[in-house]
Amino acid sequence: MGYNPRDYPPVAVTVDVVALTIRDRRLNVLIVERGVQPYLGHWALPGGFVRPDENLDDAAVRELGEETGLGIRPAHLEQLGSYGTPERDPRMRVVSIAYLAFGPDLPDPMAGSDAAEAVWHPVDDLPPLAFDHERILNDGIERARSKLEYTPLATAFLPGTFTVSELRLIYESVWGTALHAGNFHRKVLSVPGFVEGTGETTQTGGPKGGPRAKLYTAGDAKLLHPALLRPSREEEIR
Amino acid sequence: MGYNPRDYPPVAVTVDVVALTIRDRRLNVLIVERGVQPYLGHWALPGGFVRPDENLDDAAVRELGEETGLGIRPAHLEQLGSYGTPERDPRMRVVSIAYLAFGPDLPDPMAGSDAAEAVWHPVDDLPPLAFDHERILNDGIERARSKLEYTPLATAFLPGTFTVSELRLIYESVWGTALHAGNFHRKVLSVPGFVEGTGETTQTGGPKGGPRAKLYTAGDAKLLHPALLRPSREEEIR
DNA sequence: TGAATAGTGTCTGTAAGACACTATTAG
DNA sequence: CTAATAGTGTCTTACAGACACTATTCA
Repeated sequence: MGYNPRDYPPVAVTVDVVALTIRDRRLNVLIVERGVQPYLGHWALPGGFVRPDENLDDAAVRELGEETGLGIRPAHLEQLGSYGTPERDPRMRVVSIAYLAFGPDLPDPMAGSDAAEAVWHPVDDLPPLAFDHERILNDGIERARSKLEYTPLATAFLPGTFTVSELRLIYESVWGTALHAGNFHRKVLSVPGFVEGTGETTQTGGPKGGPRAKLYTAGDAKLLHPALLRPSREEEIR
Repeated sequence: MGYNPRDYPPVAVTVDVVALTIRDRRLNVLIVERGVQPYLGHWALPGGFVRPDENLDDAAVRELGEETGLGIRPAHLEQLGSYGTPERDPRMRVVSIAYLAFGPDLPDPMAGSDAAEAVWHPVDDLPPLAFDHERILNDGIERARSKLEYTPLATAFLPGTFTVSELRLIYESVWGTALHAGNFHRKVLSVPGFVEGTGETTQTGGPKGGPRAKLYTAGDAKLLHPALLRPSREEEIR
């Protein structure tokens, strides 16, 4: 019956970004210490208001750069979901579009505009987060775990060339499980388009010995077929 | 830099729903003929503005009911994604949260508040849709196809009890491919928690002959393990 | 030299798909 | 009766995981 949005209090739209990387074999997320109210001084996911005439994706990339002072261009960026519970922001009605980003390990970011500090932090040892950001982060981690199964996006956590062992460490860090090195090796090379050999090898063996490893780049596959499934999780099925 | 959203023109948040069902062995989507500007008289997905203090999920359910005059409670409802291109609505900046709904075949809906008419329509034979609703619909269909692979949600298209053949018809309709009846049968029964036998059978055989079929209800599995994968789509992998 | 790692060989159990076949029902 | 459908048996191939093993490099 002629519902007119201008008759109602305004709604704000924000983006929040779950930016993940692997550091020291652990899954890390980028968090910022808020420099403004509300939740001033609390840790939160980087994010902020979408500007007029700005695409949602662009806003996510902009906030990632602004709040961290880094020219971060994540190797992968995808939409995660929308979070719009009426009370999630004490200021006003805020609907947030969450994004999920993967990137290779980067130097520690500096604080940016609205953030007092920005750091990479292991996801299994986090301080409390502002708003509903813990829920968003959990959704992002679960999405990441699932994406590694059926897409080649694990390579987005790595530099341009990498070894199969480095790729395995990504899977082990994100899934939190140890994988059998030999079987993983054969499996990765058998999936068409997952990785492509460069003909090169590492210049040295591992720090504690071992032969030089062949170097690979990401292949052209968009999906892994057959998929690389996580070790069975009976409990999670029902 | 104290960006304040109140300094800028307002943003509106809407929900749009891709409601799918199977009719006569074809995948159908619920569309409405718009009774208001813009796109008056055009076909569109049901949807509308989110109200203050209303959850996004609740808004999706409400719009589904309001615009169709049906007390539709979809058997499954999930968030599909957000669509926020600045020019997608000529009136103002509108960010839409799209939802995906599955339900069993229902009688033809009546028109509701903002819609001149509401109908189920086969997805492969649609009139042009308003806004960016064709893109949203395509994303929804692809999501539905994928969901059938690794979740038991095909049962959401069926009434409380059903036969394995009816379940197979859901897969065939959504995927658009013929499946081998015998192998499908064995596969479905072998996945733990997918379906549960009731001990009953249909009262008659098929309209053109055949024995009575056993009746099943949806099981308690949340994920299919092992998954029921679509016949290989080599082209879609790269 | 010994320890660690890269990469391969082989075997087993499970699952997917092709195909054949029996049993039951409608017309 | 015939045609259609429900459901099962069986065979082949592919693949995941377990395990063993060789080769290469660092300390």
